[in-house]
Amino acid sequence: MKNPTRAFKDAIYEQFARVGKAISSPRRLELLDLLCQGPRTVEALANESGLTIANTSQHLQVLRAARLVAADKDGLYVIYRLADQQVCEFFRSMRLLAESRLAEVEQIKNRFLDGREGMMPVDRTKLLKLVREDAVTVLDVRPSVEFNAGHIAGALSVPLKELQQHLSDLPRDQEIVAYCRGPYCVLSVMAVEILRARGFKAIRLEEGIQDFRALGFPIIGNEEV
Amino acid sequence: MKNPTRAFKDAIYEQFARVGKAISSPRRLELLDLLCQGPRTVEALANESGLTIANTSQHLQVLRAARLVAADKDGLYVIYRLADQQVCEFFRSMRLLAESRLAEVEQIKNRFLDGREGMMPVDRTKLLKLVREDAVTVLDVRPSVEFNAGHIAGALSVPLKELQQHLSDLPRDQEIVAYCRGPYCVLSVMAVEILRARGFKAIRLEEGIQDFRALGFPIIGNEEV
DNA sequence: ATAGTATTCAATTGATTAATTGAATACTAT
DNA sequence: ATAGTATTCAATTAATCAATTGAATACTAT
Repeated sequence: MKNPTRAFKDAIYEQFARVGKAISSPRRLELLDLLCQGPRTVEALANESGLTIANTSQHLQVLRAARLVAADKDGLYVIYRLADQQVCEFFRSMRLLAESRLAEVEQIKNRFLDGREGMMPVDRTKLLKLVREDAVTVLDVRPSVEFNAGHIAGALSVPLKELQQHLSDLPRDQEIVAYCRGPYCVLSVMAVEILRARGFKAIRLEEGIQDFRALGFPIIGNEEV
Repeated sequence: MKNPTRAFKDAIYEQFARVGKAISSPRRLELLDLLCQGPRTVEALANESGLTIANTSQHLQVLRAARLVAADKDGLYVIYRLADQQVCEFFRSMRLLAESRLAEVEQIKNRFLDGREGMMPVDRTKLLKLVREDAVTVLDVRPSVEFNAGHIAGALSVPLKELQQHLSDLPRDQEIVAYCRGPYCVLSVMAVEILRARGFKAIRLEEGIQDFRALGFPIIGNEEV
């Protein structure tokens, strides 16, 4: 017969484990990461993550059961969003912990990205300072739906897919800093490669919108998750 | 044939999921919570958590594989500790998220603790101020090994098991504030009940040592996890 | 060398989880 | 009312996970 204190603790940790179980799947982590950039339909999430629509829906049900995401109906479409900004912050703290504790993270990054011109070393502190001071042109190369959800104040939206068409809009006499979803998104790597090939002075910042938010940058957008 | 970007993302989220899998078990969460209070042997962890020694060891192997805990040999004994202070912070952010997102947490707390005299409502902000100003007697009622690992500067160590023997040491003219491992530990609930039954002016603070650390209280001890 | 103690390992069993597939449901346009 | 589209549900299968049990390993005291 379990004593009441033991029963209490078992019940409490069972609840905490609901959060752990929700993020124990790489698939659900990717869905959360995408939702950190802004709300999305099931179909859009399936496309971005490479999952089937049914599988995506099932993982979203798990995240919803753990109360990490919420859903709204918009006609035929269901729009999923993070339940709270705190979920983004938690995701970010999990990522930072994984980065600092698991050497494999850096190894994988190096294996897939090392040597790419968009990845050359930058003076991150100086670059962040230049961004804060509006001393550079800041490009957000994510899809515009993510830009609209939230972006650095002053950033221009030039989704990677539209970059070729917008080259003439960009300054050649000022440094261009491109960002996307975060350190493990290659949109800005590719953008910088394209820009540099065309003679622009372009550099990548690996921070994503949630990192900028945590660093105190003013974020503008229609989604206060 | 998976494209390289897809393979990269799959590999990265697989790494992140290692953290999620590690904390998907209520048993491992309790072990982490205990280790947040200070290093412990397998046997001590098994005793506190109600698990068998073999089961405890297996869960510790999982946590070690995720690089969240580290082990040192001390003769016959293996001492487990958290691998980094950041693991504590992550654990705490998971707990705060669960508290804010899962109504069941509050419900369980109420079901097991509601009505107990050690749980009466307190003006938490005022109490924290009084603690900070040394205007109250602060009791740490955890086992002394946990007190030694880290405690609020100025706190007295009176483990619950030894409280009866130390009553004569305690002031009757000053308010006594007792704390233990955190909101889901009942050591301080019981301590306050005993103290009040003996005429002391005692109140419980539900914060644990990691909450105090996050709130900026000076922490003294021999364990800088 | 041996007995005792602490811890880990390995195999087994039962439970849980993830992906797939096809059906069901909900909504819209006609 | 019907067809099309988006999403969810349910059943199935395979993989993973958790607890148990007994054996193995590591260390200490004698």
